[in-house]
Amino acid sequence: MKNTKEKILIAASKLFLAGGLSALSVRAIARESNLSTIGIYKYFQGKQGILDALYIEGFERLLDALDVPINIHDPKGNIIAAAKGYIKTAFDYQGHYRLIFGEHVAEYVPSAEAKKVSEKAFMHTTKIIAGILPNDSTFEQKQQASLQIWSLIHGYIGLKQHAIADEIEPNLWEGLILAAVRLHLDALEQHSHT
Amino acid sequence: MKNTKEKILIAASKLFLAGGLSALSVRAIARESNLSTIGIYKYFQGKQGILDALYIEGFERLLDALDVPINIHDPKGNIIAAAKGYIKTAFDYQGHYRLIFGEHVAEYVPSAEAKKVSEKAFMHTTKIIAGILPNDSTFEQKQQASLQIWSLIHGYIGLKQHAIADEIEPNLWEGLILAAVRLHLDALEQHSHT
DNA sequence: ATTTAAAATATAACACTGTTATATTTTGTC
DNA sequence: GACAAAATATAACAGTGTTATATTTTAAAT
Repeated sequence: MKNTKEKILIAASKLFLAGGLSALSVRAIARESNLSTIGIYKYFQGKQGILDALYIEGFERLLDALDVPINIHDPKGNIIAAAKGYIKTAFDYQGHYRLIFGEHVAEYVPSAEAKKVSEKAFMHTTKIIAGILPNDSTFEQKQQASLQIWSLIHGYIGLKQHAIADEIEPNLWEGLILAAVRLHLDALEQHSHT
Repeated sequence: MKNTKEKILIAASKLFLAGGLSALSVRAIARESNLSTIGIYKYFQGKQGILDALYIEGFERLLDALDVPINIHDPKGNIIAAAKGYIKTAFDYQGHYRLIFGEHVAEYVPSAEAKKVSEKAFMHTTKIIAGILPNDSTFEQKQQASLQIWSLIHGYIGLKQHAIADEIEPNLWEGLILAAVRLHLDALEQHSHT
């Protein structure tokens, strides 16, 4: 027995997965859920709330992907496994990924709750990356290393959706990203032990 | 004596620089240029054409930034100089950068002409990066190296606009990006000479 | 069970969007 | 000056997110 809020969110998720943001008008959501648009305002405070729910939904998927089993003898393998999951999720849930990292279409401003999930992801990646750094590394050093790897992956994902991506075979991207990540991890490891 | 097309483009650029995409309705452009909206359709085939012109405008600024003087004795310096220019332009022209690399808001699809400018940039970065690779590197190897550096920078720029960016001082970003780029260049150089 | 009030929901209306249709003005040619 | 073509203004259309108003449903009180 689904209540109205759930019905609306299920309808929104379905539309979003199938057609991205442009499929997500309040009337489309209303039609898909066999309700009128008013519930969107009552339960989600408007369309921003719908986008927020989808943002959080997408980020939680990313977090799940980052939640790899930790093998303390193979820190690099942990990072690579997390990267693989992240990349796969980003590609499988493009709409969500774009919502999270796109430039806030239609003036969507993430809520405090949405930001909290972001911070959680950064903490998590920082922890995983710490595995290749010396034990006495500062939190800031760990954070910077994490940001470097994250930027590298995120940059590739962003460029994959760009016009220049036409010049590279679609099935090659994961391999290319992981190669670049491995190279950078080597460099980070080497650099931090000198 | 500006003709109608120029008037419209000047008005659009002004609005875009000041207020980004949300400031760029066809009626706002009409008001700013003291014309009606019809010229947008006659001269630009609609709003897509306006976005295209701004996309090309932004990309040409990026290209200019990449057009650094080449010192053949300091290939890394060349790359760093180009990276600095790219980063500065991306930060100074955020709206344009978002338009180029954002997920095509309002169903904006770049024209063939816009894509051509993108390819030009990729060729240019590939040429600059070649400076640190062995002379017998294949074009593909050069392209991959270029994509790695571009992804790293692009990723940082993208994450700067994200919620997690709140955790890092705004004026530190350029330094962080350049440090990561240097590290990766070192790694590329070392890796390609083994 | 009935009545009343509160809550939920539907529908209508608003101001905005990009676009096309129609009307009007301007420009160019003879 | 008359006429035609081109340019431009204005009106209208179907869509957007949102709020206002109307209606229905649910819950509480008697």
